[in-house]
Amino acid sequence: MATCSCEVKACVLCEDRLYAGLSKEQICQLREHLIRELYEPREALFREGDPATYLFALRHGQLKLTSSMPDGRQQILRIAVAGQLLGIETFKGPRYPFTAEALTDVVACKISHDDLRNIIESNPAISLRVIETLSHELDQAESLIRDLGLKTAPEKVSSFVLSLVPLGGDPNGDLPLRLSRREIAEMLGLTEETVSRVMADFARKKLIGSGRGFIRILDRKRLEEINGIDVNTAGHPRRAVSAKR
Amino acid sequence: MATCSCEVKACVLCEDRLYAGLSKEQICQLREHLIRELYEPREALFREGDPATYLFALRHGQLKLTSSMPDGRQQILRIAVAGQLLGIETFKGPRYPFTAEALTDVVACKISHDDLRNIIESNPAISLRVIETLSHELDQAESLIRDLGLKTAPEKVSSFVLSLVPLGGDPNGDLPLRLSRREIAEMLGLTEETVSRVMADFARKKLIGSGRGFIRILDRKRLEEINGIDVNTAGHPRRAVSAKR
DNA sequence: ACGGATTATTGATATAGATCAATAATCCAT
DNA sequence: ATGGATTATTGATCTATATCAATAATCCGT
Repeated sequence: MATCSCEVKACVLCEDRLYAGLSKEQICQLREHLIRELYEPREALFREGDPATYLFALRHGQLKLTSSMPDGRQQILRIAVAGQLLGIETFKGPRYPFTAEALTDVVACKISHDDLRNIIESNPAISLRVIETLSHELDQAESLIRDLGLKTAPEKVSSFVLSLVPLGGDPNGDLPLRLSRREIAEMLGLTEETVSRVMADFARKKLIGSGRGFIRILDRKRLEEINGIDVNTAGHPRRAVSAKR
Repeated sequence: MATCSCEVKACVLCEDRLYAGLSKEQICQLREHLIRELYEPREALFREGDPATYLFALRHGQLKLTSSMPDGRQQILRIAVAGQLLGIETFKGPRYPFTAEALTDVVACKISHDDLRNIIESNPAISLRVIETLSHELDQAESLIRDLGLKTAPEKVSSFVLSLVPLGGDPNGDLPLRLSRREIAEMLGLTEETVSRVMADFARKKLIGSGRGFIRILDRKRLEEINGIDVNTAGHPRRAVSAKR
């Protein structure tokens, strides 16, 4: 991990357009509170239970946020992508409630709670962006709750695959997320064997193409039918589905 | 449901202390955007898929937020209590992603997105409160993800019971939440029969006292052991637990 | 207080997905 | 390229929890 000077650009707290209404002094004040850091794949920004001294704004790359049971069972709570905030759950709490681990090369800005508080109080445009980011993260979390609480294994997997599309990349090309079978399982509350079986079945039926490291959607319509709820209208009921749970 | 004039008090957007730094004009401006409404138990504030015109700040009472599959399977995403915001997930989206239904008599203030945006931009104290509320809701959502994704039925039930304590009321008295067995099941991704069996078992072992409509914690320490993760240190690993998933 | 309706309990059985196990594919360092 | 390590696939079996079913308890309106 290397610390470097902050080229203010493209993160929630430091996007160019936010500077429009600010004086030079304000911009400098903002910058000096941001510490830009680089992480390699598999490196942790922080671990579950660590004292929560900073929070992070993710500028480049992808992270997985995980929580573990003492016996080793692990749950991925969320995949974080550029633009999102990390650890704001600790705005009042003293410890990080999850581990944040880089999936790719990552650039993140870190900032203390007090500094963020000051920035928010002095910059309404930033606080609005923080609120938008947080509400999107809440929406993401609630989608995962739906998947975990009431879906079968095939429904979970199709929901997962469809949820990758908004992460960017050509919708008909390979999806831009490299998770192992084990990690997909840890996200969906399944085992890696079950994920493997379901994906093999989907591949046999030509719904997806998949190999280690890539997934491609071949038949989005049928995946949406299996999923039962349209991923993007998040919960807006559309059609009947045969499933018993 | 009855609409009435807004006696500004005790909700996220209108708590007294927020007025400290505001002029008379600002207070009036804030008030005129808030529409205070009353709801009875079982009444819906809005339904999944409805156009999201307003968001809500809950002043009194409890709500359940639910999402359904077309075949009727239902998931409780979150129990909302006084002070929380509802529907801010739709800050950008056009439709409510869940149904909000009163569990008790409820008082809520509703406000349009645009009005909220204006209030946030003109009042940093309020935006800070909104951010704190949202980050707490995100924390709640992530706890439920943990419960759903990696816990067994007894672990889920003990986590649920322990999570009721912060909702207030005497910790050694009856817990202040009346959910049916079916609703507890819809929250934990179980069936009502399984919830009933687990709770009967806990009662036999003197861990809880329960009947229709009330739950009382009798042996918090053992419940925490079964739960595996301390509810309040949310994920801070503490002791080994025997569980296979 | 009564009776129908709702909700909870308890028991018997079925099953989706976990676990255990072996093999196959792919990665990566030398 | 080669070989050991990691990750994915596939098969056989097991089990936690769902499903099906029958009471039992409690609620609520008259």
